Amino acid sequence: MRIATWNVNSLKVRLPLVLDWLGRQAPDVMCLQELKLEEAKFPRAEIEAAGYQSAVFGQKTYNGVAILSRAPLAEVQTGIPGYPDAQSRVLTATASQVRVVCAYVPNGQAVGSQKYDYKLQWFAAFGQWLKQELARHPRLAVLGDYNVAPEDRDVHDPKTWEGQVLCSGPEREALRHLLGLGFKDSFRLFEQPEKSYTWWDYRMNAFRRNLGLRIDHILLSPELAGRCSGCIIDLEPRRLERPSDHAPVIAELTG
DNA sequence: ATGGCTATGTAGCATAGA
Repeated sequence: MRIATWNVNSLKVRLPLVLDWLGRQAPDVMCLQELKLEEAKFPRAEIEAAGYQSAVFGQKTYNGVAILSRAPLAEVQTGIPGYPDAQSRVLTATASQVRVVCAYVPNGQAVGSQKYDYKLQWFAAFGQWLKQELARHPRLAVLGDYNVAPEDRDVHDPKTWEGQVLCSGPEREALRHLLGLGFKDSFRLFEQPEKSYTWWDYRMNAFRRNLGLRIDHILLSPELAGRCSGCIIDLEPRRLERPSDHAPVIAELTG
């Protein structure tokens, strides 16, 4: 079973790239973030023609997440239960006996800002809920844009980014808390190239110079981590015309 | 030198992303 995540930064603009990518990589489950469209404008017919069912939690202009799956999707749930949130950031569904969470963690804008406070509060609610989900679903995968670079090796220039949003201590602590619940960062289960990133600023030729951050992750419950045979970042779509600023991440599960 | 680029909403620029 191949599961993947990709922040597409507008599904309307990126649909051709997404369809092309689905055709070439053929994931069983694909989590998308930053759709930037309402459910009524979701391109369901095109996605279906590519062989995928979809669950959608949309929003006009900002946020919006979706789960695509070759197998039927069951028990679809939107948001974090018990945490009212006007922003569409979390979507959960079961596909082939695996509970899949698609998450778009708040960006946080700047350390100390209101949006940063929202990010940390959001993370706390997310962690509380995931602890319960983990108890209910031994086969649990949490994929998405976490907007946190876990360690300095996930940052092209740790000195410049030290203490900045996406790299600050409290954000890293919030992500580490999820790992403390038992989740594994699937990417780090394997030997990886140095300077592996999933996001590069559109400006300053950042991608060509590989000035990036690794902020998109696939976290796996202990049982799924034991079944994980590989995890890679696919740089190819970032090289294309009109790319998303994020690259997709893919994990392979056996059994 | 605090910009740079992209997308959205909306008709000029403002907001947001990371």
